[in-house]
Amino acid sequence: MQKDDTEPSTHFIQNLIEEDLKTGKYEGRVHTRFPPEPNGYLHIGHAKSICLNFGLAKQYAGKCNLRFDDTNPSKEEDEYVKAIMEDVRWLGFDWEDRLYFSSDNFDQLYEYAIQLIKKGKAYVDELTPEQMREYRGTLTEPGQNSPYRDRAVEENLDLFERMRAGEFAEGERVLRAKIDMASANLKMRDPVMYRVLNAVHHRTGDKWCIYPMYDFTHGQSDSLEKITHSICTLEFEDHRPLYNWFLKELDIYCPQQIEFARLNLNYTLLSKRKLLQLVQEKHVNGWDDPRMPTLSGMRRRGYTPAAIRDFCERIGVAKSNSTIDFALLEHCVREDLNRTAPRVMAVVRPLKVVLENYPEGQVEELIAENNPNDPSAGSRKIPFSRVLYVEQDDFMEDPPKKFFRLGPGREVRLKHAYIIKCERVIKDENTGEVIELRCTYDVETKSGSSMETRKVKGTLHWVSAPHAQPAEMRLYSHLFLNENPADEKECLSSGLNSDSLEIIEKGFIEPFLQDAVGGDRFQFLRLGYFCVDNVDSRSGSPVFNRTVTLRDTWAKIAKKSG
RNA sequence: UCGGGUAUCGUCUAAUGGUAGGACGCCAGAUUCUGAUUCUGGUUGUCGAGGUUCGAGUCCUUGUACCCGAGCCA
Repeated sequence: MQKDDTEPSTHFIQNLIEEDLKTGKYEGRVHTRFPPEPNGYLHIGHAKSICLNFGLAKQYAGKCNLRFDDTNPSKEEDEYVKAIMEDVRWLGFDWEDRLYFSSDNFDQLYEYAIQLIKKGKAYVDELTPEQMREYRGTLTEPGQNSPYRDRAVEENLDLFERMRAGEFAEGERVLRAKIDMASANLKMRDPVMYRVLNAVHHRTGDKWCIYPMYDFTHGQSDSLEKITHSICTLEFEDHRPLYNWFLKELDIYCPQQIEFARLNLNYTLLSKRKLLQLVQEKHVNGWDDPRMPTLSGMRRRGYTPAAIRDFCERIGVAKSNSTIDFALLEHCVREDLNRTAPRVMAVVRPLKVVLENYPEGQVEELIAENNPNDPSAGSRKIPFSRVLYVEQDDFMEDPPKKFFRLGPGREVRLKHAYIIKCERVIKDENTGEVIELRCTYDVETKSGSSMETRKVKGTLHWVSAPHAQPAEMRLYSHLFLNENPADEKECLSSGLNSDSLEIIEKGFIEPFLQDAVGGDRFQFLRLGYFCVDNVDSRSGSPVFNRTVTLRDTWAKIAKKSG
């Protein structure tokens, strides 16, 4: 149905919130939270959740907390906490003074557990993990009660206190909720609330040797923070009745949980576990490898926060599982970078060109606009001389008709400079490889001059050989060959694209670029968008990461005609 | 097989009983000193079968497919 106005449509969570606002369900409050576990780096899938939670808060004049769900000391590290905070900020969001840790609630959670024991709603079990699995039943068969299920309250209290005191080894005792071993929802079959873990916690140190389970923590943490809309992914749908059970038995504030489908992206792995594996097995160079879908990797690759936010906006929010086309992400960066990135010239695979009729030793300074779509971006000077480099791909010895570039006897314009004509081709005597083009230039065709009369079909980028600076360039493409790498039965590495990183050790850049610093973004004319690497660049010798290529119609044509 | 979810262009996503719309992709054309950008136009869809209704993507019945769930992970 087309609306008369161009009012953007709302997704189901916005609809729910607006309904709540209308009925005054939470006194008009909207309070969300982004609750990562600090056991890995944030990726583009988390960006969806961050944009959703912080975005909703902003849209409805509410608040959004950052909370670390750190209930498993054996997997969590401070390094991740720092990285996550940096990534959320980089994405453009601010939790102000609302930084929380579930571990800050450990004392309160312990009290909650005691309350449930006293109500006869929790008990200490001593079934082994294997036994517990057997007692749990299956998807189609009910479970059986543990023989320890009906201990007296006093005994449970005593045992739980002794768990806390460190009297039991890991696995010997757990605290379980007493709910219903026959429930069709397995999450309700007396779930574990506390387990013994002799691990040092990144925040509480060795204060505890028992730790609450996520399921006994998350809902209460939301409750304590007075979250109104607790947004999470689909797989937690089955947990909702359990959270509500805890909250009800504890008689505390109850937020509303809403589940949405997590992001899937083709050619991309979005599982922290598998990303960790890529890092550990050294298939990539760390969490911030520019091929990684992590926010730190994408940042290093040259993606902008605005592009990622725009992407998250465009993919929508729904409950059906779906896979977004990577092309949409690329569209979003290109759109942002097209607006903002200065145009410069660089050659990736140099082919020497000598202009035979250009005076030896002469150098001209040409004026080049920095962004044709944005006059306010200004212009710069680029040197032009008798010897140049152009792109190897821009020459063909026996070109098809539609090839608008250089070939024997053909003419092209050099961007911001002159029209040149290819007169002779020089080849390596042994290999037959084309190593140099001898050309002539037409002095009357200088860009911007009034003499400019002729037009040619093709325009090439170039650099002046004596002025060019060598620079390392890294050309990235998909890490995986398979559209859905998660399907890969074999180990991760079997689906890896061996060409996902091509290192150009010696490309050439125009002089202007040698002072570029880490994080600077440019459009290399006709090649793509590049970002100066933050890690490996040194003063005066920047390393360039290719963020994304330009759309390439010629590549399509060339591919089609074989 | 039990419980919980989900099905709309190639891919996402709108339409809350009243003309199935948008975005990306793709195709064609215009402009272009980037085969970029920009601009025009085009392409294609309601999971199946019944039913209710003047009218169904939407309601009812029924079937099918897919996802999640048996960690002392989150």
